[in-house]
Amino acid sequence: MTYNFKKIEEKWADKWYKDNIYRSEDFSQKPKKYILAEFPYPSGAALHVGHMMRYTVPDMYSRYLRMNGYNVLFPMGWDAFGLPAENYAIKTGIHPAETTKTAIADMKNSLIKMGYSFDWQRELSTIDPDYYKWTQWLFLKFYDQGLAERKEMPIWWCENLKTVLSDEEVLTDKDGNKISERGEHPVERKNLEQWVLKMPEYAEKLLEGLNEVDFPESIKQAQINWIGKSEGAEIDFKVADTQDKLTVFTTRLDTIYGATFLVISPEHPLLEKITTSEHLIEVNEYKNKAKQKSDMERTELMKEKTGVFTGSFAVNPYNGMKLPIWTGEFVVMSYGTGAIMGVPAHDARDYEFAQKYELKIEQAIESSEKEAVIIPYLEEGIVVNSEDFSGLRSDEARSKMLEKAQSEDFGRGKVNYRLRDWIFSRQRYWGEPIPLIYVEPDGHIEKETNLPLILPEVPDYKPTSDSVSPLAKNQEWVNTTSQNGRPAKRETNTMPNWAGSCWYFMRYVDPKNDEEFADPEKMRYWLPVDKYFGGAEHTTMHLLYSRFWYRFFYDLGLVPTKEPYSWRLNGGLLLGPGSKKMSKSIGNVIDPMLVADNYGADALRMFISFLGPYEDTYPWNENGIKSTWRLLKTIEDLKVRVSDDVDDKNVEKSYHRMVMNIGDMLENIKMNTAISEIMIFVNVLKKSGKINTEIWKGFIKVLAPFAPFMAEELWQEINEYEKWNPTNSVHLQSWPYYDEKIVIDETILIPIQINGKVRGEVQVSENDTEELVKEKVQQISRVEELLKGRNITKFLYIPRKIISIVAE
RNA sequence: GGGCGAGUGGCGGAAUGGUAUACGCGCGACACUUAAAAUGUCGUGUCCUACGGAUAUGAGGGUUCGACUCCCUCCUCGCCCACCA
Repeated sequence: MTYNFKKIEEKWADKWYKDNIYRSEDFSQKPKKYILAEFPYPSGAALHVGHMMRYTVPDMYSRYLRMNGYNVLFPMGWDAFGLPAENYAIKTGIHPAETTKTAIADMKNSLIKMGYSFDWQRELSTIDPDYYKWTQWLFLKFYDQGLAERKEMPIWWCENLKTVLSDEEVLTDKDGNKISERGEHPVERKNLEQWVLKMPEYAEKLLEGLNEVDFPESIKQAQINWIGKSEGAEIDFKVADTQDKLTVFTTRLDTIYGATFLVISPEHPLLEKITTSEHLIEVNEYKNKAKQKSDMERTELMKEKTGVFTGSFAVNPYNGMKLPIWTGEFVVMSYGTGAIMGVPAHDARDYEFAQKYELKIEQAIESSEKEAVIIPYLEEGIVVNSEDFSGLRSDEARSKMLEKAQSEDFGRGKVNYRLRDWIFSRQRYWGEPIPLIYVEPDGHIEKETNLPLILPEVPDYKPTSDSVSPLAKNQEWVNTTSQNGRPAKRETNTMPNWAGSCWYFMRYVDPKNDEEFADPEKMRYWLPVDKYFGGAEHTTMHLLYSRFWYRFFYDLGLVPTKEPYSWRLNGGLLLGPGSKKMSKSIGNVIDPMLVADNYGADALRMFISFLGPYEDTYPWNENGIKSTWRLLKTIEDLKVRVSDDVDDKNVEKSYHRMVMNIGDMLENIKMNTAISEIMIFVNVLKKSGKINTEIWKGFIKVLAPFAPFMAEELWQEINEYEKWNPTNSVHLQSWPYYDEKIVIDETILIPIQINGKVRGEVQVSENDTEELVKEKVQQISRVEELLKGRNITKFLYIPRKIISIVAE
């Protein structure tokens, strides 16, 4: 018999879609579960087989929950603004509105073909004006609260993409080069005025929020590191013989008596002022050289530290010591105050610098163990050579020293974050227009009140080199009037491609609402997201950005909870043949639709989830899919053996065990072992004769989340339904029961260990006493033989597990 | 340099204190076939004197009747961050 998956898969995909059998119901009496998988961005590239793994596992889980009586929200949509789509449009010369439309239709088709149980009534697209109306509206909330601002600052510019990028969108490649996350193009620093969202103001709340969510430790740590909280103090050093002061940030205030020099960044605003005339040439030369170097060169690993003396001195406010002020490019303006105190005795980098330029090294900390220390000594310990502070532990010294700084007004406690303002404007066409206008003549900013502010259809949407948005060319659109009828110009930058995805999970709750971004009651019912599946690459981007938005909305009373996602799992990658990342240039991209054509969507679904845990990375292997294809064919062949009057205790027991185990594994998102349980049960069926109808029906229901098409076909057949009726779909049936009593044997074979080695087995019953078991064990001839002439010092019987004998 | 994670057959992996290697791939033998494919059956960590035994989860040590699992030291790999003061 051949397994004609094509016919059945097309038939059922069509029927399920038309009747939208997976719809979720607002305010249902059933308990809710919100299962979310990151939505794709429809550019020119079709979904590849890696996407399918990321959707298949959540789909199986959603199906399982639905069969267990939950009201499941499992939605899908399109993250359609942004660079990939726009670049594809530029490449093909077709307008992005057109290319995304085609791509969406294409992707949707693929997802339906794969049998994913999305509630398509809630489909949304970030480029739909009814959607981005609210993206703009929510942005204006940030503006109202002073969290969206125009700022001039050094930021990342990508010449290839012709736009600025946020810190999160810039990655470091293997050679230490800074590259764009999209397209991996080189990026450079530029001083530009841009819209930013002041995310650092939420640093503390974003950290706290991690305590109440169930994320893997690796994700929490990655976000914690990215936020980069560091507690310390800012100390003002007077520049000797002037009114100027230099402020340094330090986390080791306890070492300040060991400071022997100061280093400021070459970009420091005071550098020019404090440089003395005899050092001016040297400093300027150094400064210019630093300027020309790319960021990569400046931050190259293990690079030797360089610097030049400015000729000025700073006064240590604690002991009045005069410290030479240097400038050095290893001090960056973008962190702390752009100035550091050099404590060579207790900092490895300062030590290296002091060695090189023969600066003084003075010890201020000694080991609390009273042992000799090797300089540089980086640990905390006991403060020495520090006047009144000597003898204190490092932590005590820090608080006492800080008290002094505060009371004498030369310093203050300070918490620094690595997290930067989120650069929120892009010089690109394909994004949400920022709904703000500059009113003439003074250019003051007003909000656009008439939302959505539609992205105009322009013929020339190509990016320009002069860091101006292509929208600026469209004078008709740019020129507008203020609320008072005064002439005004629109902001022409657009939002970054992350904007739409910051709140899409809120919109799924109420996707058609045109009064509000979502009904608060519906949000209270559905939110937070119970399980969020996505990609590791979004840990410090989308996942952090959307937590930030949501937390801000919580503070405004717009959303019901502090955190948007209660649980998160990052999916791994599916590598192409040859264990390389699938890419068009290598030519190892596996097209899932082609695979589905050859083996069926069911076989593909089962294979990619059988590979191993969701979060791991695997190479594609063509032979693997043949195995799940074979499995499905075997299952289909078994149906002729189904009969009403069969009673096979062995099969029954395997069946109950399978139902129990698979339920357990699905709850723990372990699809790979769940599928192996199916294989084990099918192997049992293969070896037995006729199959009891009720067991067969139960098995089909268990199969349903994994191979939804075949399960539906078999279900309709065994129940002899002549006409399709959605309520009869196997996917709307309830998960089968299992009887634990049948699973657990009354008598079981348990191993016997002698001195830690397994030497035999014994049949014991549930109610056997330890005495009886001991007797039984000693009657086994092999055991008897091994124990002959030896003294049993210990006899251990762990019911259901093992017997352990220790003999001398 | 810091953080997180991982190291188990030829390969993907299973087992979170109780018979290590489930399940699958691959490989081998046999059956069916003119033959091949497909399918089926059996076998498949390594070593040995082989119906038995020894040995094995990156290396070494510890805790335990018993350790892939817990603890300590080290090695290797992956991911994230990084002249961050």
